[in-house]
This record gives sequence, structure tokens and C-alpha cells, in this order.
Amino acid sequence: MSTKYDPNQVEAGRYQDWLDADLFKPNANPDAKPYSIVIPPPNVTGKLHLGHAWDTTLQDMLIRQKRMQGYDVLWLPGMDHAGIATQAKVEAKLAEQGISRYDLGREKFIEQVWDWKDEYAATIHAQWAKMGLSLDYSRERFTLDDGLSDAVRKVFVTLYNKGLIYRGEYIINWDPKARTALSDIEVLHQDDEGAFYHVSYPLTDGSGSIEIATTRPETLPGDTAIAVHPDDERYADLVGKMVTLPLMNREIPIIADHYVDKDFGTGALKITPAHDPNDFEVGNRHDLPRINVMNEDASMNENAGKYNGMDRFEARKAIVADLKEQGYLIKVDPMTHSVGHSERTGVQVEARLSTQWFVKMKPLAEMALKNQATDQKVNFVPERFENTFTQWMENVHDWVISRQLWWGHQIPAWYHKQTGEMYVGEAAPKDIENWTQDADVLDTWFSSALWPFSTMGWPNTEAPDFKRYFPTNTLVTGYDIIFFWVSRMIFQSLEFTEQRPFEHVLIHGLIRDEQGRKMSKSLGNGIDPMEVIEKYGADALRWFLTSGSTPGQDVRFSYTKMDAAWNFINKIWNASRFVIMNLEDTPAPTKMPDAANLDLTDKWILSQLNQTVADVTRLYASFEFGEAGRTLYNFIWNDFCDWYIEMAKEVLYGDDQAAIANKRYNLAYVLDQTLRLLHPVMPFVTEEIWQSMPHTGDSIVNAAYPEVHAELDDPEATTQMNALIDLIRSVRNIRSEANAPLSKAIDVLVNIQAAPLMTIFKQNQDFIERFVHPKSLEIAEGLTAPALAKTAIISGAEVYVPLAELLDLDEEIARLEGELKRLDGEIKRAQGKLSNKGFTDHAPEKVVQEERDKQADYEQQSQSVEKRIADLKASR
RNA sequence: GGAGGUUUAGCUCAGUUGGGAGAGCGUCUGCCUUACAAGCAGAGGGUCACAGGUUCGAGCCCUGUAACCUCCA
Repeated sequence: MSTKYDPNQVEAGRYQDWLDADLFKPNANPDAKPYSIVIPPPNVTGKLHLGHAWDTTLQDMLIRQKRMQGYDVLWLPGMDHAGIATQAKVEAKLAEQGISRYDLGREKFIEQVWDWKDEYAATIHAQWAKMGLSLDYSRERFTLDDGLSDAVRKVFVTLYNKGLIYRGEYIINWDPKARTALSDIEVLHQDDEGAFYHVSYPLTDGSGSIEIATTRPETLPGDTAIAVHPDDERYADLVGKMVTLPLMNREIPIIADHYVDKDFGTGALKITPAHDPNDFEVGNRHDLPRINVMNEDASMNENAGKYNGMDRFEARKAIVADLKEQGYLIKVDPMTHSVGHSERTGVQVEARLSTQWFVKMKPLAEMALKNQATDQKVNFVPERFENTFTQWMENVHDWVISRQLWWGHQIPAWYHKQTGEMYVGEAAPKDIENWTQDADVLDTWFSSALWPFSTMGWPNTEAPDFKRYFPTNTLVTGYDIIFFWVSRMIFQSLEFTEQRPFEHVLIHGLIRDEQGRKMSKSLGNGIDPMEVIEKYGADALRWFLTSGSTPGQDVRFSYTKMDAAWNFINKIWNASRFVIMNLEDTPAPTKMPDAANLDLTDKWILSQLNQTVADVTRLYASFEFGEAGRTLYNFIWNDFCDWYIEMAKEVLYGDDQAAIANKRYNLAYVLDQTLRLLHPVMPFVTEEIWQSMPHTGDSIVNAAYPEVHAELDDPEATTQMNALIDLIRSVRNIRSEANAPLSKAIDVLVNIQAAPLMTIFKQNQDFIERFVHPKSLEIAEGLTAPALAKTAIISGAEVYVPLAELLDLDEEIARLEGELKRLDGEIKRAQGKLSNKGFTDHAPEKVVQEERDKQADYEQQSQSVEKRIADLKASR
């Protein structure tokens, strides 16, 4: 083993070894409890980013731990066709060659998209391998697979027949670049600089005019009314009159509707039913005509008169200019307002009147909400995200599921060429030559919503995987797709399988850059996880992502944190290297060490290890990986490395052969257990080390996870060890203060006050000498303090180090007086508590007793310090 | 307008049944001690945003305020 941890050397080839050994498949043990996770299928649009790395590492940790614990584990991989995103990417690529999808035609274009998909799927596979994810590739699925497409058609047709899917002409969000409908949640609102245009509309009877305010003058050609509030006295006598639409010379009525806000703008509103969802509703109430003035690409159409053919933004300028020229424009107030943009293409979304397919959400949402009141609810972690889910469900609108794209599941509806009759079915009509299939495809999320069960073989409810692994146990995803995905999986699963899709949803946050900004392409602050792995190793990245995070909170990436992660693994590497170098022919540590072969430090480390196993197991069960990580870190670095290994050297370098053999075995045992605890989070390095030490079994991947053994808990050993550590620290402290390095010989006197310490210190004198390097060490009761000596008061003993030539008497007195002040403060605090009857009456007996013990201890120490100060003053 | 999050050491953050404030990094001091100098040993550093309340006891529970962030309308 090299002196430094080299992740590239450790990780090379290891993943392939695991695959070759078939370690990531379910264990086929019918008696084992199943545990399953489906991966959130990444889009085949590009490479995986750090967010994916975080998401999948959390899943891999759960899966690897459960696998080691003997569960029959399935982690099912797959990818998403990501309709609009993928199509947009391929169109952009074609555009570089000056080709549009219309040039190619639907069939040829889709061939190109499949090529793209194959290329990116290969990239994603390579990335999964780099990260060490223990996925069962034999079950990998793609959302456009035959099986999953069957599921999509089955769901569509069933919902249609139940009246939960309908088709109709409504106003929807329209992406003029991708030329498709979007659902509400695919629209992102952002504040843009715009203007409030005040325009005067003349009354037809010549009796004056009415002033309206609008942010969208380009839709003026589509106006079919002016609306005011029915209670607005300013306009009361105008209601029912007609105005002449400027520039268009068309007469439209003034109507009264409660939708209008009297206090906003001028209190008079132009109504454009074909270009605004609220105006659409107003139009319905008043039976207004709907005049669509734009084409699919948001250029103006023939209904816009002379503006026909202009882009919407050009048209705005032209219309405003004309209004101004003809005297209709009163003023322009700049304002920032919220404007919808397409999540995928980024362009301004248009409200567009068109015929689309919808899912009727109310019954499905009610069912999903009702289920949350049962013991079959989906448990959100952290819990607060359940509110995010329920509030959205309570206010959900019908879901536009048709998309005017080519890449996706084509809608299973056909229209008769002659009669226009519509047919909806899982299979195409028999006389297909007489029918035309609906050209649109379904929203990608329509198929992802079925993912947990469609991947398991549904609609075949007898499929073995569906029967054994559905519902799944845990879904891991970010809070940003609770609406898009989690919610929809829940209602579709309840509707079609009558079961929740997963028992738990673990929600994590986003990865931000060092300054806390969201990583984005436009900022160019994105970090490629593969580059991080190249430099630090997958294990270090995994450690950073999971131990450095809190459930539901965002996390900042930083190379400083990656350095710390690498340092920790290097520490593990070197501790392991030390143990392995000293093992000689020690057998594999398959059994717990024999109680007869344990010295104090062995008992102590086994007790600490046992506590660590208990804590980590409990913390994993509640998804608290950050806390689990810190527990492991402290055990390994502070307990195992700083104390246990250092103390083990005293035995290993001695000449008691039996003791050496025991120590070797105990070291191997603790290391082996520790590696197993670490394996779910750092699979590569633990496998590498484990293979280098005595072991039974082929791989740590399916080695047994450590279990809690109550008999290893040893409070007495812990107390004794703490006393020993206390003593050693006090002498080190004195050395440090007196600038006396280890090379300088010092005498150490330990004056025992609490009898049990005598035995402990005497029995472990070798350890003390090893750590303290004294010229002489005297441990006794009733020792007289030397006149010129540094003093440390510990619980139950006084420690003197005569250092006549190094001792600054005044400084030492001052230091001890500071110490005295601290101790007296503590005594006061304890006394205050104990003299409070409320405390002694109400607090648990254990807490009160602890406080009494502390008080007694501090009082003892205080007396010692006081006496010592008096002695030093006397010798001054 | 509604909902949620954050506010703790110089920086980044933990702190889950309320019982003496923690880590990593950084800072200061001393060490090449045969696993690790990317290490070891020691030290310093915080009215836990603010104001009230509940309680014997509050970083933690309740109410309000402020600043910043996110989502929804």
C-alpha cells in the first residue's frame, strides 16, 4: 500500500469487477425482506451534474446498507426520453447545419433523436459507473420502451373512458419557440422590465373616450371588449356603450365584470379572450368572440391587419408608434411585472387558444389527499415537504398533457378521415387506412408518473417484480420536482395500483456554488462531477455530498470541503495501512474478540465501536446521513486513530507474544467492522482495503453489516479510559505551556486523591509513559508538591511537573487563578441549580445526581487549585 | 398576497424527544514521535438575529419583529 491514498489507483477496474461478479442483482433469497428503489430517470439530454451525483449517492448508500443487512435489494436504473428538452437539443444541433425538423419529416427526425439518445445513454452509463452506483442493469428501463409505452396507453385510455381525460379548446401556455403547449408548472415567472401603456379608446357615439391601461399593446387587434367593475361609479354610465378599437376600426362593447380591479391601472381593462387566461374567462361569461391574432411562432397573423407577419415584439413597437401618432397613446409608465417564460426554451410564453388534451385533476387530487390521512400515506422526509405536496394538490388545475412535439408517446386517439369521428384505444383501429392518429405526443411527465410500477412490469399485475418489489420503499429526489413528478406518481399509482408508489420520499436540496449561487449554464459556474472524481475520487465526492448535508437543505460545493473529504479518506487509508502492516499471519476477524483477551483499551474501543454501530444504524434509518457521517468521523479519527492505534503500538512493539497476537486480532476486528460501516458511503476504498487484509467472502459489497452487541458496552472501561486520557492531556498541556517539547525530559508526579485512579494509572503506566515521555513517573497518594512545579488539577488527582528553570512563578499563579475562577463559576452554577427547589423537584433524578457529582468534583478541584496557589505564593 | 426556509465561532455548517454550545476549514504556539507533515500535540475564538412568553431550566417550544432566500398566486 502506498503512503498516500490514490483514488485513481483504488477505483480503477473495481466497478467492472463488481459487475462481473453480479453483485448488484437481488439476492434471490425468498426469505429475505425485499427493499426496492427506482432511480429518478435522468433525461437523455446531456451529462449528469452534481445534483444527480448527490441524489444517486443517497440512494446507493441506502441500497448498499440494506444489501449488507441481508435484504433482497433491487435498485432499478433507467432514463427518461424528456420530450421537449431532448427534441430542443436535437433541433438545435440540426439548426447548426441549417436543417429544421420539418425538412426531415417526423420519421427521419425521430431517427436522429434515437441516435442522440444512444449517445447520451452511453455517457450516463459511464458516469454511473464512475460514481460506483450498485444498480441492477439487467432491469434497466427507458420511458419509450415497449413495456412502458403499453403502460402509458393503458393509463391514457382508462382515464379517458372514466372521463378523467378530455379534449377541448382552452387557453393554455404556449411555447412559441418549441411550438408546443406547456403545463402550468413548466412556466417560470420572472420579473421583467416592461411598461404600462395608457390608451384612449373613443366612444362610438362621439361622446368621449375611455382610458385603459395594458402591458400588452400588441394584443390590441384581438380585443373584443372593454371591462370595468360593476361598482365603479366612474364608468357606471358607460357600461353598455360601444367603443371603436383604435387602429382596427372595429366596434367593441364596454362590459361590467367583477374580475376587474378598480384600483389597478385606470380601472378599465381591454379584454382579449384569445390571448389571456383571465380575459378568456371574462369572454366566456359575456359571450365575447375570441380573436386569435398570432401564429404558432408568435408572429402576428391575418387577424392583426397591417401587423400581419410581424414578430410579437416588433408588433408591439409598431402598434405603440401608431397609437402615439394617431393620438390614442396617453402615457407610458415603466413597470416591472411578472412574465412567464418557458422552463425549457426560455422564451416568453404566450397564452394561446388551442385544442388540447387534459387530465381532470380534482378527483385524482382528492384521492391522493385522502390517502395521506391513512397509514398507507407517503412519508415525506423532512416532514414539512408534505405541506408542499398537499397545498399544491388542493389548488391544482387540470393538467395539459398534449404536446405539439414529435419525440414522445403519440396520443392513442385516431380521427376518421371521412366522418371526423374520434376513436381512443390501446390498439389502432383495424381499418387504419381510414384513420389519422392524433399528431401530438404526451407530456413526458405523463410517462414518468408511472415509473415506479411501469418499470416493474405493470400493467401485468402478475409480473414477478411488480409482485415482489412494488410498492417501492424509498424515493430520493430534490424538492424542485415535488410537483412535476412526486405528486403525479402518487396519484397515478393510487389510481392504477391502489397502492402508494413508495413508503418514504427523501427530499434533498440543490447544490450551489461556493458563493451560494445556483449552478447554471448562463453563469458558467457548473461543476462537472467527473472532474471532481478525477481529482479526488468518487469516494471523497460521495463523502462530501452525504456527510456534509442536512435533509432538505441546499449545500454549497467547495474544493475546501473536497480537500477535507480527501484528508479523511487518506486518514482511513493510512490507519488501515498501519494495521495491515502489523497483522503478520493474523486470521480473518470473523468472530468477536474473546473477552479474556482484552486490555482496557480493547474494551474501550469495542464499546465505542458498538456505540458507533448503534448510532449509525439509527441515523441511517431516519435518513440522517450528515450526523451518521460525523459519528463515523469522530470514531475513526479521534477514538481509533488518535488513541487506540497509538496505544496499540505499546503492545505491538513489546515482547509479549500472546498480547501481540491478541492486539493484532483486535485491530483487525475493529478495522473490519469500521470498513463495513463505511462501505455504503465509500464503496471503492473500503473494498480495496478489505481485499488487502485477512477476510472471508469475495467482496465487502455483500459482507454482513455490523450489528449492535449489548455485551460490548462497557461503561467502566469508558470511565477508566477517560481518566487516562485526562491525565495524559494534562501533562501534554503542561509541556505545551512550558515550551517543553517531547525531547525534553521532565519528571511527572501524580498525587492520587480518588482511590480507584491508583489502580487504573498503575495498571496502565506503560501507556502513560509512552504518551508523556517522562524522565520519571511517580504515582502515589499523599505526595507533597514540589515548590517550583507546574500543576494540573484533574478529576481525582493532582499532577505536578517540576520545571524550576522553565517556570515563571507569576505566570503560573495567574494561570491557576484563572483556573480557580473558572471552577468557582462552575460551582456557583451547580449550586444555583441544586438550591432551586423547582429543579430538584422537577428535573429527572439522573440529571439532579449528575449535577451533584459535578459540584462535588469541582469543589475538590477548586480546593486543590487554591492550596496550590497558596503554596506557590509562599515560595515566591 | 399565501406558504416555506435561513439567521449559531473569522468562513462553511451541524446541533430530532428542552438538562452545562459542536465540527471542518482558517488563526496562534510547539513538534520530521518508524500509518499519515494533506500529519501530531496544545491554544484562542460564540449575550446561538432581536423582543417578549411558557418552563425549575430554552439554540431547541409559543408569539411578534427584522434581514436574506425559495416556491406558489
